[in-house]
Amino acid sequence: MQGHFYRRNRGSGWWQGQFKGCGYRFTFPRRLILDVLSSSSMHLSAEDVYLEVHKKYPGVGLATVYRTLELLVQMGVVSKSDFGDGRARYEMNKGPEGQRHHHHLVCSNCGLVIDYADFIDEEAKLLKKVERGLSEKYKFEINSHLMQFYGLCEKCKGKKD
Amino acid sequence: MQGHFYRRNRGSGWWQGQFKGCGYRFTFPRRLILDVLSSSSMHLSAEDVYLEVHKKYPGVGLATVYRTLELLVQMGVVSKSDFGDGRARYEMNKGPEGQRHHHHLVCSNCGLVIDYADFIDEEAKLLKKVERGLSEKYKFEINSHLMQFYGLCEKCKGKKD
DNA sequence: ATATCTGCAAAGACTTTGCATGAGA
DNA sequence: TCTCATGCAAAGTCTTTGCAGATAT
Repeated sequence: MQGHFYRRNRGSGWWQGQFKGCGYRFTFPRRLILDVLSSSSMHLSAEDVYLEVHKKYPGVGLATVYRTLELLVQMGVVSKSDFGDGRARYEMNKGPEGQRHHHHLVCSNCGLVIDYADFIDEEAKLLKKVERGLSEKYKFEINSHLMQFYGLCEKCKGKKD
Repeated sequence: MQGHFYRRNRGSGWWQGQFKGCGYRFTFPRRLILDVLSSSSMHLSAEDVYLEVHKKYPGVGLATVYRTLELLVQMGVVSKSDFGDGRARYEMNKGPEGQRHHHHLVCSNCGLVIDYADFIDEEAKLLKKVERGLSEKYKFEINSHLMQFYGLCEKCKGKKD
């Protein structure tokens, strides 16, 4: 690195285990990125994460954020979605506290995204059933899913169009 | 246009009606693009569509393809999805023959995408139910949805990883 | 007739990559 | 110590936009 000195990373615990388990190192920038993702309930773009991390520690570069996010997606820790605005969104999928999966409601007009988990229980049953059927028929091993509804939010519904 | 002369478009029928109904014109490039989308059962990227259209009629530009696809998405005729390879995919959603909606099964390893419609009936019931609940609770007017399962296809499942 | 569309090329936006150097175990 | 990870900046990709001139109705 060119002139950046991180304080030694002696973080430990759950995350370090996750990384080590996957054969990766739990570095300081990675820890910062996880902190940002953990403490936000929003759907962050790579740049959002970068700006946030940058606020706390300006030494971290955007490329590292992209690389780390990709890594986390592969590890299944973070899920990546696309709400149609041309940039990927990332959000924590699981953490020390367990899963926090939810689905999305996207306004096609203003881009508002609402997370909901209220109907997950009802959906879960069917999803599991469908997953079983699909796995069998297509010999697929299903690990995750993405479910989004598109439409108009309360505000946009008003203003016709 | 700079030096391109299309043959006059006297196409008519269902599509023309769809366009006129939305206040748009049914032009020759648009017809070509629809032809390509209709005759392919694949998930085409904008460039795929462009290349195909270009084969039949080199005068059509890529920008027009993008503009038309976006228009079709807005009209609800085409659906746009993202399988994680950084480019948008388009596929016909409805046509003169009616709806042909389906969901996706995406291999996270090799990128294979399988369409399935087998379980749609079962899913439809729950989706409708969830839609009603969501509409009510969040005052959303739901128009469409996207549902994708991610995992490993038969081939990739074999080679561990 | 005229508001809408189009091709071309250039600009924009997001993401990835190469390389020398620093850090984790 | 010996890989793996990072910052910076440059390059890559996909997509959008401006504009003069063609087109649908």
